[in-house]
Order: sequence, then C-alpha cells, then structure tokens
Amino acid sequence: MGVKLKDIIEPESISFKDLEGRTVSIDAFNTLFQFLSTIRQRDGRPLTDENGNITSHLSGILYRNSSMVEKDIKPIYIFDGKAPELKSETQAKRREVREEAEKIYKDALSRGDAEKARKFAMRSSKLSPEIISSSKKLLTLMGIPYVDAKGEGEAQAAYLVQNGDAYAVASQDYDCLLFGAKRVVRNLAVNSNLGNLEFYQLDKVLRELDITREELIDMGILIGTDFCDGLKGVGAKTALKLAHKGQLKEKIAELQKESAHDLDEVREIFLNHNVNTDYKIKWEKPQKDKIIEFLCYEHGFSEDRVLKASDKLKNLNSSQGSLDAWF
DNA sequence: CTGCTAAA
DNA sequence: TTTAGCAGG
Repeated sequence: MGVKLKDIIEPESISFKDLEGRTVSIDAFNTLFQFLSTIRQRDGRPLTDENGNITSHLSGILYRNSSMVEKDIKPIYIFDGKAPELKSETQAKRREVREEAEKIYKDALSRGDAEKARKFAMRSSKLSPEIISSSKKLLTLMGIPYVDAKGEGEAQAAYLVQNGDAYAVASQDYDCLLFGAKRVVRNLAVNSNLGNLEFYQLDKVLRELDITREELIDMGILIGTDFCDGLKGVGAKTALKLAHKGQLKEKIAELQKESAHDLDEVREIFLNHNVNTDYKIKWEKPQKDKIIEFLCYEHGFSEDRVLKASDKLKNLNSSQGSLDAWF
C-alpha cells in the first residue's frame, strides 16, 4: 500500500505535546480501514450492533478523536473522492486479495480456528457506503469537520497543509510526501504517547536525501505506486542511488517501454492533483444528546462509556481557527 | 484501537 | 501506582 520509502527516510521523533493546539488533516479512508482491521473480537468478527451493522469504525472514531481533542489536537478528516483511472488495477488487485481473505476467514471461523480467522478477517475489511456515511455522521455530531476530496484523500490532505488550514497530514502512507505534504505524522494514535510517533518534514527529507520533490516522485514511479507498477528490482535504496547518479530519467524511459500506462500521467497525479479548493472548515459544538442517541440507542454502545468520551470533546471551541498556533 | 479491570 | 489482558457492540 502506497509507495515504499521507509528504507531511506528517517522519522523525527515528536510527542503529543508538539502537536498541542494544532490541526491535523487525517486521511479518513486510511484511518477507517485501520479501525475496521484492528477493532475486532478475538475470532476476527467485527463489533456489531444487534442488527448486525458493523460498529468497529464508530468505536475508533469516538475514542480516538475524543482523546485527541482532550489533548488539544484538532482533527479534520479528508475523504477520498474519485480515484484516478490509473488506480483501477491496484483497486482490482486489492479487491481480489480481500475476497480471498474473506473466504479463508469465514472458513476458519466456521471451523473454530479463532487465530487464523482473526488474521484473515483483518485483511478482509472493506469500506462500504454505510461505513462512510455513518462515519461522517458521527464526525458531524462530534463537531469535527471533514472535507470531501475531488480525487485522492492524500492529495487533498496535503493541500490543506499547503493552504495553511492544517499543520500536518496524518497518514500511514508515504504517498502524501509525493503529493507535497510539508509535514506528515505517522502512527497518530492515543497509545503512541511515547516512542512511535513519527514526524516527517518534506523540506528536510529532501535536503537530507539531497534530491528535489520531482526526483522523489520519479523515484516513487520506479519503486512503484498505486497508479503504476515500478521497475522490477528497484526499491527505495536503488532509486535513491539512481537519483544521485542522475539516471532517473533513463530508467523511467526503460520502464515506459514495458509499461501499458503513460508515466507522465502518473507524475501529473502527484504534481497537479485535482483538489477541492472550495471547502469550509469549522469546529462545531459537540451534540452530546445526539451522540448518545446515535451510538447508544441506535447502535448499542454503553451510555457510560460514550458519555465519558463525549465529555472530553468540551475542548473543541467552535469557530476557533486553526492558524493562530503557528502564525 | 481504546478503556477498563484484575493482577502485580 | 503501573501493567497486562481482555471486552467493547
């Protein structure tokens, strides 16, 4: 998933304190997918209400956001719009893997092999329209804004940082760096209080690697992205060497010969992504009663727990802009 | 994943 | 008080 840059870029370590008072644009699909994968019972079954509706994502949204707001971090969620045509092969491949995993999960579940069931259940998660709409509904009730991207959420999230509406992008994928995100936080979760919160600044990353953003994108194309396979045998380290030797263009020409897709188009996806510039961001007062109604009465959450979590949302001041923290 | 409780 | 393990929906 995403472009594999891990081997060549070093994260800076930061703590929650460094994000205090700041806004983060969060890749919603990325986050929801994680919630659906990990918030499960020991046999792999997701949390559900009495009607069988999946509720794992609602649990994740409630507890993670309430604790972020309590720590004075302001989230904005970015939802994917229409994926570029070039992503369809990746999407088809993912669907295939997911459907295969689902078969193995159901089979293991029916035979009572909980461990195997859980392992494959995690790979079988998918974001249905109901998951998306219920997530948006809960965010709205919590007073947390979201933006619908025109294209890729990562690109839109990067644009918000560019535009000064967010301090950093929160995502697990390195793609947002190619999309031009100035600052990226990985592993933004409550239990990453110490240790594994990773921070990347695009300028600094480029300086340390001694490359330009355009070269980073070309490296990504050779390594392989969601939009096109890379050149066989080229990983992050090799790609970096090629950049330093000035051989990116010739290797890309080589890849172009065997590729069914126009690599200039892939480059354009990262450089000039179609983004939504007509969004409004406003933190609203949380609607506690409606949160209770939605989660407890409609989806069977414990009133005690939900009340406790929604009390933490008090820090969320309406209309207070996101800019004052660093301007 | 997060919150809670039981155990140390 | 800190931590590990399990339940949550």
